[in-house]
This record gives sequence, C-alpha cells and structure tokens, in this order.
Amino acid sequence: MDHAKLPRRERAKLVQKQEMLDAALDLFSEKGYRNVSMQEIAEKAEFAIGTLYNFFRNKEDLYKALIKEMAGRFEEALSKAIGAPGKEIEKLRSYVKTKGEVFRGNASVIRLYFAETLGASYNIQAGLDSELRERHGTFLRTLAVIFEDGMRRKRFRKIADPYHLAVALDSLTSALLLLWLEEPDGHPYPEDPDAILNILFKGLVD
Amino acid sequence: MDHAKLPRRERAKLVQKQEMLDAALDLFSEKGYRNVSMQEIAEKAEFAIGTLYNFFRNKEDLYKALIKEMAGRFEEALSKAIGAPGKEIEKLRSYVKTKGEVFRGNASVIRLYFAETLGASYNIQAGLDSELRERHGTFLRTLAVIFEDGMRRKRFRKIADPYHLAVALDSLTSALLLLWLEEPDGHPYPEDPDAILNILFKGLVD
Amino acid sequence: MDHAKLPRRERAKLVQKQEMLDAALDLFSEKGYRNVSMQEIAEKAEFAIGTLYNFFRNKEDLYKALIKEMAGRFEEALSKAIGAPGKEIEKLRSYVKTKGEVFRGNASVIRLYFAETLGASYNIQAGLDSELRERHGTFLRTLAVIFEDGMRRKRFRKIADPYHLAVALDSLTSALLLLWLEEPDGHPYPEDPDAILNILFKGLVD
Amino acid sequence: MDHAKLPRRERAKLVQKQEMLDAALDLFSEKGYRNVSMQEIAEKAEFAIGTLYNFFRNKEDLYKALIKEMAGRFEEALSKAIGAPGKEIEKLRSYVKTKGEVFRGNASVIRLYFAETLGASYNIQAGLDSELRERHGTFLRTLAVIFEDGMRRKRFRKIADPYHLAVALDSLTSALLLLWLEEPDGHPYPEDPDAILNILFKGLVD
DNA sequence: CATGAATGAGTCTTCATTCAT
DNA sequence: GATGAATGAAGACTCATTCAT
Repeated sequence: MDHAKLPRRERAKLVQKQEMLDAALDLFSEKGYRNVSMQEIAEKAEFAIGTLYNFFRNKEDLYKALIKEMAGRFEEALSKAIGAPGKEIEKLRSYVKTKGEVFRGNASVIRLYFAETLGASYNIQAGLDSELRERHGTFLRTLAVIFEDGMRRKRFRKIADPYHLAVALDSLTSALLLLWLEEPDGHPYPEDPDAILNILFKGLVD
Repeated sequence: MDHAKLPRRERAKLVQKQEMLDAALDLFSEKGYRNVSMQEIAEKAEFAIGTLYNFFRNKEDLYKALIKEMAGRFEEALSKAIGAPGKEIEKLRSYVKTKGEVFRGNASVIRLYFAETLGASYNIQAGLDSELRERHGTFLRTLAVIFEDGMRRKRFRKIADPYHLAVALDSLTSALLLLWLEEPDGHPYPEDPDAILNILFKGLVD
Repeated sequence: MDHAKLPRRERAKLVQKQEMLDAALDLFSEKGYRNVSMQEIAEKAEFAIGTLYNFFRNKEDLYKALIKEMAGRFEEALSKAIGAPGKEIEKLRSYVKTKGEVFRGNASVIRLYFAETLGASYNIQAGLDSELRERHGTFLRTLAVIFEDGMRRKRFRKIADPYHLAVALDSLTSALLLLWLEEPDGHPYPEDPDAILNILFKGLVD
Repeated sequence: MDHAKLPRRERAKLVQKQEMLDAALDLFSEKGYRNVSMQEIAEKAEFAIGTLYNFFRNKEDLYKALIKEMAGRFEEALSKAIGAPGKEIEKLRSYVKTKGEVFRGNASVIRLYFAETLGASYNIQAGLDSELRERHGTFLRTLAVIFEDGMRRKRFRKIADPYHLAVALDSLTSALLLLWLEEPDGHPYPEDPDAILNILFKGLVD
C-alpha cells in the first residue's frame, strides 16, 4: 500500500502491474475466468500480451493474484471494522455498516468475490480455493469471538453456538448484498444496521 | 413429470434424455461447465456425440436443462416441506430439516447449485440466470409469507421485515450446508432444526 | 502392411493416416521437426488441423510414428537383404547393394533418418531415441554375426572384432550415401558393391 | 587466434564474446538449437540479453560462430595430427588416436558437432551448412592424400579409391565414437589405434 | 555501451458443432 | 434416427528482437 520509498523503476512496475490487475478484474467480474482471454486483458490494459506474461507466469497466476488482492482488501476493511475498541454490539453494527459500504463501493467485483468465496469455483485447482476458505474461516472465528465475549459479559444471551451466530451474520449480510446486487432498487441494503441485527438481537418467539 | 401414459417410443426417449442429463450432472458437478466437453458427456452417457445433439441444441441448452431440472427438484422438495399444513414454527422446522436432508443426499451437485443460485455464474448468458433468480425469489416470498402469517397470528413478534427473515433463514441454512460441504466432520449441519432456528426465535439481547 | 481384409471404414482411415504421414515426412525432411508447424502439415495433407489431432495425440506423437515407420521400412529391407540364404560374402554384397537402392530411392528422407539414427536428435525426449538405437544396435549385431560366421567357416580372416567390422561397414556405406546426398554427381555411390567391400576384404598392407 | 597484441579494450571484448560462446555451447550441446532461448544464454553467460545482441546480430549468427569455432578447433587438432612428418601409417595412427582424445575430452559437444557435420542439421539455412561440408571435404581430401602417398610409395596396396578410404576411416572412427558416446562402458573406443586400423590394413579375405 | 522491459507474430492444442453415412 | 469423423475458430503461451534509458 505504501510504495513511496521505492526507486522510480520499481514504482513504475507496480503501477503497470496494477493496471493489468485492474483490467483483468473488470473483465473477470463481467464475464468470469474462462470467458476472458489473455489477449482481451492485454488489450484492455493497453499492453502487449507478452508484457502480461512478464508480470504473471500464466493466466491462473494472474487470477490468483487478483482474487487474493481483492479478498485481502475486503477482509482487511472488515477486520478493521470489528477490531476497533468498543462494546460487542458496536462492533457488530460497525461490521454490518462497513460491509455494506465496502461492497456497494465495489459492486462490479462482488460477484467474482462471492463466486470464489462461497464455494462455487471450478476455475482454479487446489491452492487458492483452500487459502481463501482458510482466511474466511479465520475471519468467521474472529467474528465468533465477539459473540462469545458478549455472552461472557452477560450482554448477549446464550441462544446458540457463537460460531453459528457468526455464520448467520456473515451469510445474512452477504445474501442481502447479493439481492441488492441483482436489483439495486428493489432490495436496498438497509442503511440502519439494526434493521439487520435485530434479526439476531430480538427473538421471534421469545 | 408423469410419463406413464406416453407411447413407448416417447418414453424411451425420455429415458435416454435422462441418462444424458445424469451423466452431464455428474461431470459438471465435478469439474464445472467450461471444464467438461460434450465428448466427455457423450462417452459417460454411452451415446454418440451426435445423439447428444439430437436431444439438446447445444452445450448451453443441455446445461440449462440440467440446472433447471436440478433446481426444480430441490425447490419442489422445499416447497412441499413448507406447504404441509401446520403451525408456522413447524413449517420452518420442516424446511430446515428437509433442506439438510435433500442437500446432504446430493452433496456432489450442491456446489453446482449454489454456483448458479448464489449469483456467481458466468457460464450462461442471460436467461437461465434470471429465471433461476425469479424462482428463488418466488420461493423466498413464499417463505416470507410464513413469517408474515406467524406475525399476523401473534405467534411471531414483528422484529424485522418478513422478507429479510426469509432471506436470513435461507442464507443461514445454505451457509451451514456449504461449511458442512467443505468439512463434513468439522461443521456438521445440526440434526435438531431448533439449533438453527433459535438464532431467529430467541433474541440475543432481548 | 496387409490391410486387404479390413472393413472399408478402417481401410479408409489407414489411407488418411498415411496421407498425413506422407505430408509430414516431406515437410520434416525438408525443414526439420521444429521448423514445421502442424498447420503446415494439415494444409499439405489437405485436412483440417483438427483432423490431424484425431489421428495423432500431438506433434511429437506424429513425429514418432513417422520416424518409426520410416526406420522400420528401411531396416526391414536391409534385414531381408542379409537374411537371404547364401555365403557371407554374398550377404554383404546384398547389404551394400540394397542399402544403396533403398536410400537412393528415398533421398528426401535420408537426412531425417540419419538425424535421428546417428545420435544427433534434440527433438524428442527419451523414448524414440532409445528405441531407435536399440533397433539399430540389434541390426548391427545381426550384421556382426555374418562376419563371425565367415570367420568360423574360415572364409574370413580374424582381422578384427566382428562387431567393429559391422560398425565399419554400416558407417562406411552411410557416409558414402551422405556424400552422394550432398553431391549426387560428385560422389556417386558405387554400382559395384565390391568397390566398397574391398576396403574390408583386401588389406592395405597385408 | 593470437590476441596478445590487441589494445586492452579489444581484448576485453574478446573475452566477453568467448564467455557468451561458452555458455551457448553448453546449452546448445545439451538441448539443441531450437530448445535454447537467447534469454537462457544471456543468463548463463551473466550478461544482459541486449549485450548478447551487441555481439551477435541474431541467434543464428551466434550459432554459426559457435559451430565454426568448435569445428575449427576439432579439425585443427586433427589436421595437426596428420600433418606431423612421418610415415603414412604413423599419420593414420596419430589421427585415430587424436580423434579419440579430442572427442572424449569434449563429450558434451560431440553430438552437436555430428548433428551439424553429418548432414542432419535443419537449424540453419544455407551457408553454415555448405561451409562446414566444404571444410570437412577439404579435410577428407587431405586424409585421402595420405592414402595416395602410401600407395605411390608402395607402402599401401591399391585396394580402393583413396578418397573412399579416407571416408571409410573418418566414418568408422566417428561411428565408434558415437557408440562410445551412447554407452561409454559398453562400447569403449579402442586404446590401440591398430584395433581400428587393422580393418583397413588387413584384408578379410586376402 | 550495457541493460532488460516491451513487443506481437507464431505455435500447439482443444472442443463445440456439423453432416455424410 | 444414431453415429462419429471432420472441421476450424479460439486460446494460452513462447521467444527473437528492438530500443528507450
């Protein structure tokens, strides 16, 4: 993120690489891995195809770098959101809010992110897949800890397994974002985090 | 759905078509749309490739038929589960239970189903996509009606938008099934539906 | 070699395959393995490139088939030449004569044959290489047996290791053929086998 | 050949050029012309690829320089061997011995040498080819002169065309060296030159 | 003068689709 | 109506060569 001190040559290379990744992200987001050719990416990024191959060993390599970067960016933002000091409830509100902001600001790539994250990718052999799941699992556990903390401090009732609660919150927000993605007008992602959180906070029958 | 009365010739054709769809489902589930060739499907189904093309106009056509059939089968089971007469709570329990059973019994194809259903498919142009979403939307609205009914009959508290509740339940169960899919031992899908439903039924803070 | 009894379909396939091999042989002979593209071969054989790949798994496969066939044809002719009953001297004469005939009748491919046979091929990984050498080694041993027999029957003097004599005759005839290949007029391969054999038969100093 | 008197700058350049040729020789010997990239050569020689192109106009140019140098080195040694004063028989012994020594000391490049020399190179268009053959032809004629001299001085019987005898000796020694190259243990190149020369010196039947 | 990033033509290979038998 | 051989467009990747720094 902070390349300020690199020699000019190195900085230029990073810029180029980013241009390639950006072009690739746009195309993959729109059409999916197998429906985008290296030629296309090169053209969109305004480089020769050979230049692409000077930066990435092959198509898969480029894709992996892309997904990792994207997933990293997203999860960093979310981790930061739940990492700030404060009560558990505030962390959850921050999570819901940030997730909405981050994803709405990157609409074009969310589908790609979910495609890789939700266990439906046939594009890449082992490796990326497992790494991504690993990371997502770690994040879920961090989220679970918040529920756990809340329970220990008697702020939350022990209504369910904390990990299940983490999964519930994660999947619910993702599902709402996907709905919004399909029909931005029909299914707005709520501005008020509590509109979502109340599903967990308040009981239907209790 | 009911082929009993068709002339023998017609019935034989349906059997053949089903054999092709079965072979295709196996392969697509395992490797994804683009990583399966028509040749492969024909071989697995033990037909000549030309015969495949007598039944399906092209690869995409075959795929669409497949996904529709699969989604139809799944949603039929779920619709039946929530359609049986009974209290709302029982319907929800039945939904959670049935979803677990149906999906665990079709592990190999769930990934494919989610890939198409969760908004991450780049395989097929428009058409299937929207139809599938339409159906899923319809199902969600049916589910929402249950929450609405419960609220109207004062069995559920009005803690949130019924549609959001439907999305919540749908996404939560799907997420848990996906976790189970990745690590069948580490993340079992709960036998007791209430272990999941309590997340909605009982409030964390209330 | 004898396809007369095959069903018509099979025979047609063999004909096609042969047409491909013939086109490939011409091109490889002229330009070498790496300087010939599959596209070129397909065009010369008047098939689509895909058809080529229906007959040969890949370029290497096609090349191997080609070299094997060619080497087989050549060595069969030579084996036959030295296999006919008769005195050792007659066998050697027959060998020298036949080698001249066979190779002069296939001028365009000799270079390719020698390239693969004389240990100078960088085209194909292991496999062909060793198989070809194996066959050539076997042939040399058969040739050596003739010298051995001659010695045992006191028709030849024991002037050297029979295997060395086989190598000598084989390499000498090959070298003369290569000279003739370069300059057909300047270096005719002798009509009279004895012009060559006398180098072995009569001693320079003895 | 003798660079001692050149200005320092010039001498340094020659050293660089030689380093490039050495690296290239290693690689070409191992993998063949088409299977070695300029990048690889540059890396092995520890120069930038651009520098390579400052010394050689293109890949073919580099290859030609290489082959010429190598062939030159080999034939110089052999010419020297048969150029020393002495009886014809001694010259031939010296040739056989030297050829064995030179080639055994350069095992890794012999294949390359034979590939270019034995008429099986498809790497280089016209030019090198003919020059190399020219030189080899010249050498063979020099060798033939020895046989001729021996005949004129009644030391050799006139059993065959002197040029054929030269070809015979050249090809026989080469063939034995190639056999040794394939299986250094199974086919040793004889220590005693007469083991080879006797094939020419003593007659099988006479 | 050395450097090495950029270029893009050229190559092998796959596979959906057609159609003569 | 079934067959499967033939087709050729399309795609991933390589590498000799150039040229701005």
